[in-house]
Amino acid sequence: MLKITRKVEYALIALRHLKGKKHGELTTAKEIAEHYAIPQELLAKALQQLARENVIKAVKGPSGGYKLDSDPNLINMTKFFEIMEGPMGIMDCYFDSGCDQLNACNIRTPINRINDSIRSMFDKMTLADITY
Amino acid sequence: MLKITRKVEYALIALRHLKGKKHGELTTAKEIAEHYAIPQELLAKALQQLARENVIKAVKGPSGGYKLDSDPNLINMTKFFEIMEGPMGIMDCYFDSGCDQLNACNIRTPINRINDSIRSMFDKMTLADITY
DNA sequence: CTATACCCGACAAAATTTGTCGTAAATAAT
DNA sequence: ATTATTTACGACAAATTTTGTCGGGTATAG
Repeated sequence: MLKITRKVEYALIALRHLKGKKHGELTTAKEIAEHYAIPQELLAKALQQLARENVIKAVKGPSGGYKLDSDPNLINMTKFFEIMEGPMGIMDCYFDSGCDQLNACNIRTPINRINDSIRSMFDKMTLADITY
Repeated sequence: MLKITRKVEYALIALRHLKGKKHGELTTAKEIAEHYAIPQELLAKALQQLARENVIKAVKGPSGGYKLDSDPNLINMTKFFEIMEGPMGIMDCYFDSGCDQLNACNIRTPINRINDSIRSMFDKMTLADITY
């Protein structure tokens, strides 16, 4: 219930770690995984997703690694969560239309209001706030 | 990710339904389940939890059923969610102490800030707002 | 060339959620 | 009293989602 997943958790840990490095310095997935004792492969996937969306920059080869690519002030949490996990809503009907409620659903409107509240809260919160 | 469960969904549907009834009128779990085409047994469990916590009142026997017991204005969403699912936090470490991060976790503080934001948002929102 | 590091899809294991079943207890009506 | 109806509740099974692993690939520094 209203939990974030490990992948998101690992992504946050990694971003926070990268933010502590000198500007431009590269850090490997291995280093982060070992430092925080988290599964390297799973962390790697989180990092790959972030790299695909240009939140971080990946450099291949020996002495390669990751570094921040975007200004964390410019990425809000809604965007971050959606990069990591796709559309964010407390119920799928916020996005899907495939709801087979024959009798009209009596909670769609209130559900949408909760969703909007959560989204607007995360819209105002940036990665910089979270990884200060 | 940040999803509510079916049980919570069913509870909301039921509460919204009960709110539409005349003051004191009883409604059976069966009636609600059939009306919205949801599994009766699962709905029943949600209703039982709400009854245990005196959000609704259960009356046994033929011509029994459920009715509202508390003023929905007095029950905020944090309480409601916690009745239905236990402690609410986007990560377990908000409550558990059993986190085996040897190296100090670098995101506990920001995670707690997100939690507090979500909680304070739900503290201000009542069941009445949701089932208007 | 080789070792290192990112990339990525497919799969397996584990955990959680969702749904079902059997049984019990209360009570209204006959 | 008996029966029918309704809530109460634990145990279990099925389905889904999350979490973790594996086996390959590509790029590149030395």
